Amino acid sequence: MLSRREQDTYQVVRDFITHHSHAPLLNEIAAGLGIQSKGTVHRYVRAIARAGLIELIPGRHRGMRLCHPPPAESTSLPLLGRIAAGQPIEAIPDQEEIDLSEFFMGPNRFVLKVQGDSMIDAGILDGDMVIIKQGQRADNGDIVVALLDNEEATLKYLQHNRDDSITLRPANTALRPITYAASRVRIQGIVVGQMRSYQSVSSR
Amino acid sequence: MLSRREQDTYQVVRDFITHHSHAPLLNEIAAGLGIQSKGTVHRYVRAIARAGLIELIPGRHRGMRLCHPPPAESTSLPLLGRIAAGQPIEAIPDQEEIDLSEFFMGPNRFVLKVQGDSMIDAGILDGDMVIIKQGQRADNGDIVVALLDNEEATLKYLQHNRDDSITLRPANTALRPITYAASRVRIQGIVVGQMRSYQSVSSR
DNA sequence: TTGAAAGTTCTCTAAAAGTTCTCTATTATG
DNA sequence: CATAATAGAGAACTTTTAGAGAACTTTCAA
Repeated sequence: MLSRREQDTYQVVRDFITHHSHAPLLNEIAAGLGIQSKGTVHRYVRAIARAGLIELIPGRHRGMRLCHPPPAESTSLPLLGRIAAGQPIEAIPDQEEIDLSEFFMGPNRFVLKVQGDSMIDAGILDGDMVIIKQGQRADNGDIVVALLDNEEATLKYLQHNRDDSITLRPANTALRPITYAASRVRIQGIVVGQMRSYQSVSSR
Repeated sequence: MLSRREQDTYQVVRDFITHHSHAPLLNEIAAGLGIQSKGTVHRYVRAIARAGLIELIPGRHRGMRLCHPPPAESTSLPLLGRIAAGQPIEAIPDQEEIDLSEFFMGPNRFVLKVQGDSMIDAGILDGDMVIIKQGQRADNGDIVVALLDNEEATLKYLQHNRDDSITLRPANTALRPITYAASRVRIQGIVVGQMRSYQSVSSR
């Protein structure tokens, strides 16, 4: 556990290395911390080394290396802006970040891999992953996982009709909506997210 | 068994750690509890430690650790199976898990929010997020972020032609592919992922 | 080779934080 | 009503943290 100034020191060292691509002198660290004593800096540096964050090469000038710590599995990416055909990328101020777990995670969720093109016009293609939130409650227009006669599962737009029947509507002009008695349909969950990877296995 | 104020103290400590990612000083706990005496706080803290909820490092400033740290925000969801219209969900054996960060994360990536329907037939709709891997290299058929004349940015299928020109092909039958001299087109990155959230603001 | 600059090891100081007390209320509880 | 448990204040003390700087050794480049 590093003290406040030790953490400051670690930050200064890292900043320095990223900017200069070599390690700082003790005096340079001291300047970065706004203090005078290189003896004090040396004490901090040794504490950081003991914590395993850097490696020291004793005696040498600039004798330290970063021990790349566990690459803290981050889950957010910068949201750079909006892209619309025919316009420059509209930058979003304040360097927004988008967090994948916030985007998709939640209780009682699971993922299904989609096979087939029945929802293609809703932008859900063969091979896509859909994130499902478990639950029976769904509103008209939600995309749901519906179980028919406790046998067939299907991914469709949901529509409750006035006569208590249920229409499952595919998003594919080649397929037709079908209406069922409510008793035959069990909603297993609603689609809360969708994702697709374009990374081919070959190209890493 | 903790008394009321001891439980309060535990809560204050946990809140502090989640917000600051380091432990509080006794005085900071006291402020959180609305009391003055750090001696009293110390008594509470020791009681919490005796109950096994925190670990104390005697003497040290901020010398305490949670024994049951909050389960680090997981980023994986169970992949239950494949869903194809008209068939039962095909269960995947071995309870596979899909990790969002593995799916999307990587170096030099960023996110853009798509505006417009130019890639609608590729399942990329207005409002979707696309994950871009920065880089000039792209193969035919990749979806790329292309900068035209250093001005317009656009999301299109890429096609290198034999005569060294470049065709950018939208995925929308209402739009036509356009061919440019290679010098006018700069590839800024290729689409490696796409995601969409169906969670309306209202229904959480 | 040599000397300035850099690293290392100390000791010292002061402020801040942790630790241990005692004292005083207040509130349950048998 | 006596007693114990809870809650808080605060004094006194110890230890850690933060920094300065001297003295010494080593590195490194001219």
